[in-house]
Amino acid sequence: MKPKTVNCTECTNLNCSLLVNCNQEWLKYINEKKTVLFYKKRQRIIFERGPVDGVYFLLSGKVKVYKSGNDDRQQIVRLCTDGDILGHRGINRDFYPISAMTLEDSYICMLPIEDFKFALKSNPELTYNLMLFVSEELYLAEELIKHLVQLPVREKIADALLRIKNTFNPAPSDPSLGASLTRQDIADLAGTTKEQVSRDLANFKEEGIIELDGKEIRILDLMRLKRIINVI
Amino acid sequence: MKPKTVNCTECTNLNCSLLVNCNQEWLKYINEKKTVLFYKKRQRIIFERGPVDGVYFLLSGKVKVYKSGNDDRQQIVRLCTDGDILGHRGINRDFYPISAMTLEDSYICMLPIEDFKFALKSNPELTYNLMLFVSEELYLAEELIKHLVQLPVREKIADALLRIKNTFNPAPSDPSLGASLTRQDIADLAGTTKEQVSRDLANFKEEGIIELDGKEIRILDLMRLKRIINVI
DNA sequence: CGTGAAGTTGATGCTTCTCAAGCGAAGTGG
DNA sequence: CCACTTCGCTTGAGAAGCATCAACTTCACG
Repeated sequence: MKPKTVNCTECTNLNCSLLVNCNQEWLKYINEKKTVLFYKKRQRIIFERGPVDGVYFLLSGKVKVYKSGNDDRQQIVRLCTDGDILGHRGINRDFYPISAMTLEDSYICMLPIEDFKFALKSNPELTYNLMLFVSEELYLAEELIKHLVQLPVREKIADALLRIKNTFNPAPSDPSLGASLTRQDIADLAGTTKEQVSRDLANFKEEGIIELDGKEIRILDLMRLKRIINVI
Repeated sequence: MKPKTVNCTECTNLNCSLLVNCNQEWLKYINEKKTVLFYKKRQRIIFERGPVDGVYFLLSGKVKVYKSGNDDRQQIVRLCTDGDILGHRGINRDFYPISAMTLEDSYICMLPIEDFKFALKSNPELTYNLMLFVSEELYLAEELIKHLVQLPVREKIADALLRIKNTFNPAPSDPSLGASLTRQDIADLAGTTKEQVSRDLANFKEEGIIELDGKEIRILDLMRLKRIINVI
């Protein structure tokens, strides 16, 4: 809950999407314009159809980015962790096309959209890298489309687990997912229902692929999990 | 089948993604580097997992961009028409993540990837606009995700029809879709099977929403079609 | 310790896929 | 020019996968 101040020029977040492409002069500029905000667990950061105010950089924490559909179903389109950029989809839009919510207590740097645009205009290198980043996001989105449409539920849930693991705790040797999501969150990632998630997790456990320990899901056999979704 | 030469500086394709952002000097450069290619109907332009050779600009014609999944199912992620850019996803990749195929005879300008990268590096305005364009594609991809996961098949097919119409013949007063796709193509857009497409098109016809005339689908009641998918 | 949220499990039924058969149009070769 | 093949489309019947609903249990937290 404590407020925090961070100086961009000394920020330890080495994979911050902005820092990588900025020299000291630009970091100073960013530093003056940005604000560090605290969000507690499960707090909304970005509101779909809300006015675009800024671009957010995740200093520390975990965030889900999702779209709301009919009958309060949500589709999670991205998971974010330290250093990730959020809300850049709002550029050139009046309203955000997505929502974002923290999965745990997080510190987030907010840069007003106009300052971000100015930085892009004056810093071609930054623009180029943002373009590459968005291209990569597009690639991932299209992979997701393929999976969500073509895979059976069991495989989509396996895929969801792997995406969680990959984002929050990529180390293959550590069985922990790195974050605790609700069954509904996993369902919203996989495009199914919380009941199906419950059932298939029980199956995975039965097969010795995962371990269920209270809220914690641990991956015991990563290879087997990957083999389940063996897409082409 | 006849070869064609076009001078970029005199190209009439006003919505060409490149022309819009280039001055005469750059157009001359592009013109020297590009090649105009002819592709007949249903010919592959880009091969998924094939090496990235260039960026393509659709001079005239119609193209589907798709991903291949298991058991030869395809998911169409985009439809392209005159002036659209293709293969830009290959930037910074060794292999194309998607395939592209013409839906009818097409003339396509090909620019080697290195020349395109050079143009981007030297022309920040172009990069900025490409970034915006890819952002828009990302937005559409995420909308698609939501639709494909949450909508029933009938609505996904209605959505597919609207996307076809919107790309190839946006004029609301003209009932023609502007392109003739196979039932399988429509299924690959909607994320379902050709049999379901057949059934639901028959229903739409029954309800007086569309008209089936041989291979041609005509939209009689655009409003009603739109109301079917009334997503939030 | 009580209350509400999250998770589990079972029964049921619907949506949608799959398989199969029949049809018509279009293209091919004798 | 006509038989023949092929391909795309349609329609039906059957099966299966998955969502929904409901009841119950467990967990988290004040």
